[in-house]
Amino acid sequence: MANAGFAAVFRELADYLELKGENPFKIRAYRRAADTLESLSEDAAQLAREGQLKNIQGIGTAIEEKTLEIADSGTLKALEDLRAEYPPGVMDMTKVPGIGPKTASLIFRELGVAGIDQLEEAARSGKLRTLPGMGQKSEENILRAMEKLKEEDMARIPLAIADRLSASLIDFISSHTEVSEIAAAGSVRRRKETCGDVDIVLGIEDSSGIPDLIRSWSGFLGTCFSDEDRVTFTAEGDVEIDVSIVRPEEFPFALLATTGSKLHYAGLKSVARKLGLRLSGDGLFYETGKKQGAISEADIYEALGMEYIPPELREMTGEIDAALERRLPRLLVAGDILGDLHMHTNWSDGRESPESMVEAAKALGYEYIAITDHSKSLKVARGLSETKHMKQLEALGRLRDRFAGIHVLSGIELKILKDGSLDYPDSILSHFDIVVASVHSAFGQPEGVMTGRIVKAIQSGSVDIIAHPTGRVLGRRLGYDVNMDTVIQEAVRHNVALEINAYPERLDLDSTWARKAKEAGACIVINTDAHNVNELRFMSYGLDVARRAWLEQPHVINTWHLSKLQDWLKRRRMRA
DNA sequence: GCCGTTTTCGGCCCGACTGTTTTCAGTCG
Repeated sequence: MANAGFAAVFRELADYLELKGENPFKIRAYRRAADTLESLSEDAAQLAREGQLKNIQGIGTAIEEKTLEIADSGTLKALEDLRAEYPPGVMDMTKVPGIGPKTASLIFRELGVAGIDQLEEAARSGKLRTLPGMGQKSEENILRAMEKLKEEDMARIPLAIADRLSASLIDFISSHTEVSEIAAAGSVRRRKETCGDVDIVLGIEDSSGIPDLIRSWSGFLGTCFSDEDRVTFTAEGDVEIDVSIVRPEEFPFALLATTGSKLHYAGLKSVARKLGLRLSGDGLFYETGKKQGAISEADIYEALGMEYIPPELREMTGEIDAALERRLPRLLVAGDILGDLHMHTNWSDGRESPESMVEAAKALGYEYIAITDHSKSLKVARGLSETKHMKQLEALGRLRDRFAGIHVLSGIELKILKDGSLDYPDSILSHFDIVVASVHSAFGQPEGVMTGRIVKAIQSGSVDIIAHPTGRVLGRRLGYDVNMDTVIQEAVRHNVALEINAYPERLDLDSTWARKAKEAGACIVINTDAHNVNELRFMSYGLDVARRAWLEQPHVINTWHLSKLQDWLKRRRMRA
């Protein structure tokens, strides 16, 4: 089992122990261990066998033994017992904002309610208010929260998870059989922030062994459907995977069709029709029935008289006309990113020292980074006091002298307080090279209040970047109620950059808002919000969003060289 | 469950907010 698999088991165990009301520190220990295992470069099972795993910070004998048990049996007895005790629907109820583990388990114990639908029924029929500690108001809040959940499809899986599954399956298939070509398609390939399922296209001469091969993959749960040109099945985490099997010469056509989006593909078909051609999943045909060959997708776009359209743009939002007129944007690539302006260290809630973060960023080839630990009021993240922050400034100064080839900006992630005022006065903030501000409390404010609060921070003149502007967390929390059009407008007016937060559970701004922000003339920054050195690699997910948003190099301030970035920061300060 | 040690158990990241109570438990960040 891969390290991510062990991590998933310990996370699930922690979730169940929370339902049971176990010691919170034990629960935290499992979650910390899961994080550690996931970012471990060595094989956890091997280390456990050698008795070395427990030497890692945060992992002791108990977790080493459990890791061995998982490696040997594929599961954990303790977890299986808990799964038998609670139906799966109980955990689902904790997705509803306002319902935590205690309430979910109370509702299950007292009312036998185990699932979102039953929960809604219980709330509507006034049963919830009969429970101790719950009244009419709780019932109304729960119903309102469920309405909001329905607006957004919370069942969709974050891209990072879909990515891991599809990469793992592709690796498995291509290392166990002779394939001509294999690739992820669908929303994974379009790099959509969340995916409904995982699509894979496989080009192969002889497909007879494929269904059996897939059944032997470690992530396989059960088959839904299988014949010679398609296998549909569920994989770990209840994710549906759809493998299309085609002959090698059909591969580019099938890949194009399966990548979609549906609307984009329909648009391509209509372009083909105007040229007297017919485009389908197995080829491009002349009216005479004669087939036009293609060895790649690029050939097909060429045959249709247009530029190659990168998968990220295939959403039918103007890309076809732009490609016909050969005016597609030059999308960002990894090499365009010259720095990362939002990350944490062990001074607040990060795991590693500023030195380690700088070293890792240097290894990524960055020209500069900003260390941005939390300000004092964010106690849960061990926010720094003013005094401590001043000490960190001195430490960063010494660090700057020690590292050649990468510039360390002193920054801060500043909490925007409930009323829109800032956690520190300007007399303190003026000491920092860069100020990243964000909302971390009072998420339930009405739209007008929340918008005014963020706008006030933008207008303060002390803030350079608004981080994760909508506050959403994928699969867990919708964004707060905020008028983003107003925020964008004010950000443009005051020359404050809006962040694309690359953390896989955030991806905030999303691509739709990022594109609107760009079109309004806003500056954008792509940051990882990394809490350890591995998370600096999340930048690629931020790039995906930026590409989907049609962003180009001039729009994104961390593609600028240091001198230009510093000029921008200086000009902002002078105006304030 | 892990850690650190002042070697064998106590501390581990805290505080605001809400809705229910009538002094607090649960949720959230």
